[in-house]
Amino acid sequence: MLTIRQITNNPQEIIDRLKIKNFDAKERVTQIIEIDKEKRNTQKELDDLKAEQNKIAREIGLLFKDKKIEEANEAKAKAIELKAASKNIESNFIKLDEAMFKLVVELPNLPHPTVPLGKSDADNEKVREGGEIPTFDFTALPHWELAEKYDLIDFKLGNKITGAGFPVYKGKGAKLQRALINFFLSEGDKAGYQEIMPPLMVNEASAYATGQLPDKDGQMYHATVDNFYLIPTAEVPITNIYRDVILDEKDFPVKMTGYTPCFRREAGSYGKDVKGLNRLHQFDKVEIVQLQNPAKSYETLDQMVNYVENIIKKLGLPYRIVKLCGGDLSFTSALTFDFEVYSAAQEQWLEVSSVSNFEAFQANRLKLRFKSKDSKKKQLAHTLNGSALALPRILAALLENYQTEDGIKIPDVLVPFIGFETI
RNA sequence: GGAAAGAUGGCAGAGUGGUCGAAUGCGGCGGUCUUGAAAACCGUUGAGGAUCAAACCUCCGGGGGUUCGAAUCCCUCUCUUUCCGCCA
Repeated sequence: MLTIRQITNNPQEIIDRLKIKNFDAKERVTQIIEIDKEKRNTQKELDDLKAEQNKIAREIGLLFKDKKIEEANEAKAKAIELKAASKNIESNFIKLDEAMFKLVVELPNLPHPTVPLGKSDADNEKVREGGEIPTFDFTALPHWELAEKYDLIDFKLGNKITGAGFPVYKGKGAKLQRALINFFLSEGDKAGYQEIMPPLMVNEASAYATGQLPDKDGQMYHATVDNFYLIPTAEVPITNIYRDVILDEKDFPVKMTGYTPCFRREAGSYGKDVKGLNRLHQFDKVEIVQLQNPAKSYETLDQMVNYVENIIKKLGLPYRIVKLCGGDLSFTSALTFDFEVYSAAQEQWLEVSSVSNFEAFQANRLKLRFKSKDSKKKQLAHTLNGSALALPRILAALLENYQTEDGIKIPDVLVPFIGFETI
């Protein structure tokens, strides 16, 4: 959520920058400025009235002590009058406040100045690529056929137990999942990220604080009896550790990582994108999260991009990194780098990681602040996160790229975690 | 699931209707003393809003109510602890 001050201080800049996200903010910003003015006036009026009431209440106390009952009763009458007046103003104030929140909460984050113009993923800017796309002298199979051939993943069984998008990993398939999780977590550990094992369900306040609500309502599984949401990413519970927290400047950077299953309803998805492991309702992911001083957050974003790149390199997968254009950038993000790996039998690039700087957008809702020695005022921190990495598409690419006619080779770096060399 | 007790500032812990935004202790910060440190002593130390600044307003788990006035009384929700029941 943008701060009101951000908007009122520089309305034209907000409008211009949101255009890059293909968001027309003009009307909304104008309304916000108007309501803000009205709200301030109302608040002043209300505060003054309350001050008077407080004063009278104090006087009444003293009058009673002095046994001046008559005078006290007169004052009481006046206080009742004032109270009625302030009730009206207060209800008006609440209305304004609610209207304001509604307007502000639906404004996306401002894109970073370096975000390229564009409407869709076709306009994303390639940053760099690496690895080599394998060639086969036999007919390469897509991962869903490999999964069946070697009995690694049973999609049909998942359909039976739960429904589409809930695959069952079996035998070496399950072991491969476990090895990948361990590998990712141990990389995080080496890079100084504290490992977190968070709850897989969150309450409404948490879902709001990281911006899933109200924007992505309907995309999360909702346990209505207790009003809990199944997490769509570990970002939600891990970032919420720092909801309503005031850090000290010297605590930065806070680095956390965590493995969790992720649950997404993916309402509206269809077609070839959902084939096999490409899009699931439940999948595993290791997430990295950092909280940083605003002055250093873009430096940190670069570090996180390098970190993810390094993991993909270790797995020997062909990859490319793209900087998302304005139109492809998420609601909450200021700057995002996506990682895609090439899945050699599908002949398709698959998105496996998204590394973003949210600047103060999440922190504002989280009320995550820090105090610094140069300023008395508490400032909002910056939050960043990235997948490092999401498993299913990595698994798809590994199976497809490492296949031979006799089996599937395990990448060297995973062998210590899995205990065998081929499938 | 049933019963009881409780939720107060970074922590501990007073406060049961009237200068209480809140005693006290610990911790933090600044200072005196010291070569330095410790101890001792002095001062300072919650968050948000409004303002050039102040006066001022809001916040004692969340929400609602009673009252001229609520941390204090009532209702409700959430959470914690203990006991019982159930159970990996």
